[in-house]
Amino acid sequence: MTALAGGISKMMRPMPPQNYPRGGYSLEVSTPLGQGRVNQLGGVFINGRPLPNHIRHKIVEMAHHGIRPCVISRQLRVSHGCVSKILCRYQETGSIRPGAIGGSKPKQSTTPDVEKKIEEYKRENPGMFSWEIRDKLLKDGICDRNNVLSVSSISRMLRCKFGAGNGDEDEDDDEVEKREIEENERRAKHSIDGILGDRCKFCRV
DNA sequence: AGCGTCACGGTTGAC
DNA sequence: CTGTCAACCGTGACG
Repeated sequence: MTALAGGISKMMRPMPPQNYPRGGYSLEVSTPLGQGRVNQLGGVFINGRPLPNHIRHKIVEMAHHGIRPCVISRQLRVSHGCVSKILCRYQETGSIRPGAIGGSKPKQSTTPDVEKKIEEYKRENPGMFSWEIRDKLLKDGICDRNNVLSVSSISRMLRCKFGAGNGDEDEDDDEVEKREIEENERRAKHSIDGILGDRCKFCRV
């Protein structure tokens, strides 16, 4: 399902006659960042950014109490499509967290095989430079010219693997989430949380 | 009326 | 350091 929602094939719709008002489809709300928007339900959101954690929590919590998605949507002022998506994902993964945004997949050459080889090189010769590793990958036929890792990728990998202390491995999911919430709070001043807070201060409807 | 789905404009972050 | 690009975001509209 996620696969579908994720959009393997975002096929052309039969008849989408420009539903979107170009250049901003919802009211803009003035914030220190100028990013906040107001949706049809009057809720504030930041286009392109995930809803704040506490809203997500609230959604699953309410659903847990048997409150219907449409009610949740209205009450939290979040579009029902979003409520549906979050609930759906929660059911599937058990997590309320948004997916990893941004970044790009490691190049296809970053296979476990290549990774192992690099580790091996480095173990055999800790003083080896990234460009030397790159050369050796080519020479040993691990990669070819088309898919060989860039020097900076290699050095990044080395930094991750050998550089910064490699202590804690499996972190408790709870722990991760807790830390995330903390971070969220710290960020709140510059995020939708802050905006929402601001908004509440000014217009308590 | 409620819900699933998806195009859209947007942001992010590894490369 | 900067640009590119593919991942994800929530909204809004359709069915």
